Amino acid sequence: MDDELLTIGAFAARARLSAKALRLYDRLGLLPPAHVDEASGYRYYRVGQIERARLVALLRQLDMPLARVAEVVEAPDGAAAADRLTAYWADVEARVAGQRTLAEYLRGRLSGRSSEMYGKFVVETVDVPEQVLITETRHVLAGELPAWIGASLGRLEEAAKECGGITAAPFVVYHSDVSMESDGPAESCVPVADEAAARAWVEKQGRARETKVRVEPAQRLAYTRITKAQVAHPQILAAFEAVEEWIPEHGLWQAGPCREVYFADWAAAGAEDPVCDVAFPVR
Amino acid sequence: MDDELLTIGAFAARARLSAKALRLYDRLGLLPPAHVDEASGYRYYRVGQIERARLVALLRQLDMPLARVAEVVEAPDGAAAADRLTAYWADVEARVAGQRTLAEYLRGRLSGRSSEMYGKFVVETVDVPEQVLITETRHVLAGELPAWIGASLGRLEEAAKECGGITAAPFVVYHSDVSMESDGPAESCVPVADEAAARAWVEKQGRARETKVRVEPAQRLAYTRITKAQVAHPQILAAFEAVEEWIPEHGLWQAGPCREVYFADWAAAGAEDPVCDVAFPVR
DNA sequence: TGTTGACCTTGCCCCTGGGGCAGGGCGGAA
DNA sequence: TTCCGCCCTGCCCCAGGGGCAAGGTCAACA
Repeated sequence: MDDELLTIGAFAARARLSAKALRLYDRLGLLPPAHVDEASGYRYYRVGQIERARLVALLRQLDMPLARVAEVVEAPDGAAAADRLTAYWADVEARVAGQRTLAEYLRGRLSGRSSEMYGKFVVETVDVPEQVLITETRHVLAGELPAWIGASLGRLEEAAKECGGITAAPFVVYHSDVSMESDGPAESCVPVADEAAARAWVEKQGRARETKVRVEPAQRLAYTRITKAQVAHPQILAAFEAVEEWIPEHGLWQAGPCREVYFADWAAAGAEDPVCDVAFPVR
Repeated sequence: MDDELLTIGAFAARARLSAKALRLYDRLGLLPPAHVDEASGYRYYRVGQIERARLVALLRQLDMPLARVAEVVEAPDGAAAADRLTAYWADVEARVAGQRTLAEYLRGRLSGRSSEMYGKFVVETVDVPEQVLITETRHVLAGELPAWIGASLGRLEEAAKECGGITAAPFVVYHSDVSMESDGPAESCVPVADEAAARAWVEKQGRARETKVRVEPAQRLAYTRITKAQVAHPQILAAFEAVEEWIPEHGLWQAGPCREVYFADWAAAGAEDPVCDVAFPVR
């Protein structure tokens, strides 16, 4: 029964796929026909292959890329397949959750609340002296940012104890000139007192974590102070934009990539407590 | 200040877009440069264009197609733009909601609950005599199906009063050989007593709703009975699959497109009451 | 006044997941 | 046998760019 052979058209109808798609899946090794006639090139599928084909079709309905579909259908057992599906779907939900908050933010902005929102940000400047920094740099997606910032600053603050102690507020620099989008490299920085000790510490670490010592020259920052509740995608975009608009209006221009300065104890702060300055170097 | 011109690279950095993307948007008329040097072809953008460019970048972060991005940024005012964004995002949420339930269903199936689930369906056959049907056909997306079925069967049942009355349970036929995916045409059918009256009624309707009269020949159906709770994407897929598997195991083959027969009063039924037969014509 | 290096231009091929069509080969039924 | 319906491969197309090559521009520095 199961070795009854179907032509590609019959199989496509049974599997709810197009013949074109089946040829593609054959070429990719995802769903090879049970038999291919050498003379005519005709593909013949076994009835028993329908189940796998339907699974592929359903996974494609989730917009799962064929490479990940292959991972699912090639899984050694159902549990592993379910795990891979779960992992994929978690990725999707994470992406959509970020997009959802962005969409809500944009909807509010487009509806005309923009001027109102910008009015809420008070921008000031501050002169920052030269600093010795220990830093970690990584490409990190928007969704992983909060977790990475916490972990990375935690590591660096721990290390700072061996480098003469922390001399100013830790901060994170976004080098790709973006606040949240893309995975443009982010650099977490902790100012320390002892440059020589810092270099020794970094040497000891090796290059496993893209750890570096860097001397940031003295500079002026334009910044606005935000609360813990505002330190999140996408509300924080409004803060970045407020500062970026403020800069040219006051005869200055951006002299470097934007940063978030965490001057407060994150764990101890309430949602409405100021914890962070959104800042741009200016001249 | 606002008529300061930026080269494409400077503008790209300020707008958080790639130069390549900016050239594409220029070609599409979505974001034309303020000035193009005729001799060199160099694009120059005004500082004031940054805002629009950033909006485009943020909308693209939502995976909004450029055509819809254009609709948003070309909107006559912020409210209209917000409406279009809201409409787009509602589309996304609807699609994701469907995919989410499908993913949950698949996860359960892959985890090994499949045999358990199939075991729950009792498949039987029934011989159905020739029927005169009044029908409506439409391409309808999975998400709109429940609403359309309700509305369409309601209209047809009303019309059936003028056609000699309803002679058997109304049903919906899925012609594209799918249960839920794609928008393959669905046909809602109500069996009526009086063919001549039915034809007269259809004639009166015109062709506004793809309304037809059709005579379904006598046939045998293989079906399984499901509860109101099971009549939903994607649980119902399991029922379809159970019947499809049963058919060849009993020496039969599918002789037509699948259908859902609604034999109970939908409004009066509880979640665990049987309301629907999932059926395939067989021979 | 060069020269250099950074930046810009167009054009082409690449990706995914197919759709659609052309031109030609097969297969089963009348 | 002939016809019609499948089937084959191969090519071009879509979005939304990335990446690279070959060559033109621009500004600063010697």
